[in-house]
Amino acid sequence: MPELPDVEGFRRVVADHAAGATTRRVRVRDAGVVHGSADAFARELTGRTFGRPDRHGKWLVVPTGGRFPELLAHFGMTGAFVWGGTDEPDHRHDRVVFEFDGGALRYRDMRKLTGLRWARDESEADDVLGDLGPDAAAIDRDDLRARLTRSRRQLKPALMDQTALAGLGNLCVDEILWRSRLPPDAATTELRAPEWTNLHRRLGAVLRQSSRVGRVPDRPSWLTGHRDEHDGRCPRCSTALRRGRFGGRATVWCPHCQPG
DNA sequence: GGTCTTGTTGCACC
DNA sequence: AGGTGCAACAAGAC
Repeated sequence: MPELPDVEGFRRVVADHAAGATTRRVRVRDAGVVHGSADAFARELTGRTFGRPDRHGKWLVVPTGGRFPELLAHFGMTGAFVWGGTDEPDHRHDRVVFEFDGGALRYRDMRKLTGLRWARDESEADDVLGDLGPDAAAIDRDDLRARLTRSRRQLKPALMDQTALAGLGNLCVDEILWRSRLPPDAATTELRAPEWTNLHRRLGAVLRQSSRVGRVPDRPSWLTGHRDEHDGRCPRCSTALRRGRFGGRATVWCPHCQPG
C-alpha cells in the first residue's frame, strides 16, 4: 500500500497527534523491524519530543528535540502509522509502539521489510536518504524530463526509480501513465515536449488527489479502481484492460488509450 | 499445495 | 556503466 500518498497520510497522523508530544516509553515488540540494536533504538527515542514530520518520497522523517536524533520510517508494502489510546490492546502486527501522555503511535506492519531507523546526525540521515531523487510531489517539469532521460529506458521502471524521483510506486505509476495516455514501455528518450508537459501535469494531479485521502483512490473513474477486477475495463473507453509485467511489477493498462 | 502481492536490496547477466 | 530480471525478505489472500 504505502506509496507517496499513503506516507503523506501517515505524516498527517504524526503531525496531528504526536508532534509536540514527548515519548514516555518506546516498546519494540519485534526487533526485526528496527535497524540495528532494538535497545539503542528504544533508548534513543525515549523522552524525546517529536517535532514537525517531513516526508521525502516514501520516507517519513520525524525530528526530535531540536532535530536529532531523527526517526526515519519506511512502510514497505503493508506498513502504517496508527494513532490510538495508550490503553488499547496491541494489534498483532504492531511492531513498535511509541507511547505519549495522550496516546500511542503504532508502527503496524504485516510483513517486515525495511522498517524503522534513527539517525544521530546529518551524515547518518544522508546514508538513508542521500540516494533519493527529488520528491515526486515537488519536482518541476524540466527536472522530471532531465532525470528520466539520462538514458534510454522504459517509462514505467524509470518513474519507479527512487533515485530518479522519489515517491512513486506501482499503483501511482499505472494511474499516471493511464491518465497521460502513455504505454508503460514507452522509451523515455522518445517523448517530446508536449508529452512531458502532460505527464508532469497528470503526475501532479494524481499525487494531489491521492494525498488528500492518504491513498490512491479505487474509485470507478480511476484505473486503480479496476485493477483487481477479473474482467476490468477502461473507465474511459470500456476496452478490456491488459495485464503484464514491466520493471518486474504487475502492470495494468488500456491498449486503446495507451497504444504501444 | 501453488501463485500472487502496492517495496527495497543485492546480485547475476547482458 | 547502467538497465534489466530475479530471489529474498514475511505474511497473508486466493
